[in-house]
Amino acid sequence: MIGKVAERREARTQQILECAWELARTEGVAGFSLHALARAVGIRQPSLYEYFASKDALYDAMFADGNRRLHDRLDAVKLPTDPRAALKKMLRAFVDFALEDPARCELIFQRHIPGFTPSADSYALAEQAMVRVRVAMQRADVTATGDVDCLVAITGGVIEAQLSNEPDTKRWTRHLERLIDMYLDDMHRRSTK
Amino acid sequence: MIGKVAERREARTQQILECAWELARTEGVAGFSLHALARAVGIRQPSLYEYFASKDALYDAMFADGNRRLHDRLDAVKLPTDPRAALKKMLRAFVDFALEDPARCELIFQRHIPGFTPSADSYALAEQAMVRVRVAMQRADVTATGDVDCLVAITGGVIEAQLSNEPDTKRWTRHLERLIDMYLDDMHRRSTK
DNA sequence: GTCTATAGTTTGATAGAC
DNA sequence: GTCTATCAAACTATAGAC
Repeated sequence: MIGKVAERREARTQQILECAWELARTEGVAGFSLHALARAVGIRQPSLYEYFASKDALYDAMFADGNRRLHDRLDAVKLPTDPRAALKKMLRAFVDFALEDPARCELIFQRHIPGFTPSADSYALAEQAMVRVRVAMQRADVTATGDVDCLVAITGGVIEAQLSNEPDTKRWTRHLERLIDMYLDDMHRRSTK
Repeated sequence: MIGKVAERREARTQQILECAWELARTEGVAGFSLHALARAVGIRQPSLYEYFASKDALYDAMFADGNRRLHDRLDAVKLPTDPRAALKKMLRAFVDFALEDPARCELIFQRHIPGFTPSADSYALAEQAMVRVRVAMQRADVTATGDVDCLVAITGGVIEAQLSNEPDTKRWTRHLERLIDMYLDDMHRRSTK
């Protein structure tokens, strides 16, 4: 029975995080206030400090939460044996995750919230999440920095264009697999020449 | 002599704009205050209201200023007669302009300042600036929406990756011309097949 | 056109009763 | 653990003297 208290505390913490994400979606990551957050949770603003020591601590928890979700998502991807197909599926999962929640994207990828810098622990989570992508690239013979960088740019470019123009369509994302194929083909063409 | 007053007023306005850009660079576009801006200009904060009716009006002036500069820059590009080379030069100019000032980039491209939306006039300037890019694409036979979109994504991806990782190197931008060539080659390969 | 003074909010954070 | 009450600071914007 000793876990009952900790359990409720954990539930409350999660509830606050969920409300924070929701507010971030509507008011912007840097735009929501702790007063509004407390109101959404159904408690008073000072009570938040029972769970988070500061607004930065809350941002850090959100950053960690987002990256944990990214990790879980990428981890759950069933990869085909063909390395190229596997890479495409991995990057597709990444794009889907990013487009799912622009606010989350802003916090964990673009990350230009006024004074916020993720803690070392949270940052480690972010790097851990990206390991899956790196491995998928390696298996598809994408090892040179320049090639990794280009695929990163292409994937990021598709996400950014989609997000900042027509978040609800597939106008840009539909090109993802073709662009990856195109790059990989070109890469091999160069290596065998 | 009737222009003397207006002249000084214009100079002051420009000075404020320049200081605003400088502050945006150091403190973030959404991060600087009108007090800090006034201090940088060498006047008191309420005096700013002689030149801009509100902070949003200031943002709008910055937005217009940035796009006017983009227009001038793209307009000044001496284009080679070869359409493909011309397109590459145009997109290179665009990337250079974007990387020159991340704060400007944030305001006029990414544009997620809390409550700011550019006025119709300023937005028209933004569209006008992009006409040069569109024309260069058309001349290089990039007319299909999907192809335009892909080049936009690639260019934007290069900029974004460079900006959010190593703003001072050429790690990503050095691939720009090759990526464009790769896409155009693939485009033609598809059309003749 | 610039100033002083200040209104009027909003914000993140703390003190202390219960 | 939640509350009321409040602080201290920052901000945008306005009023009115000069």
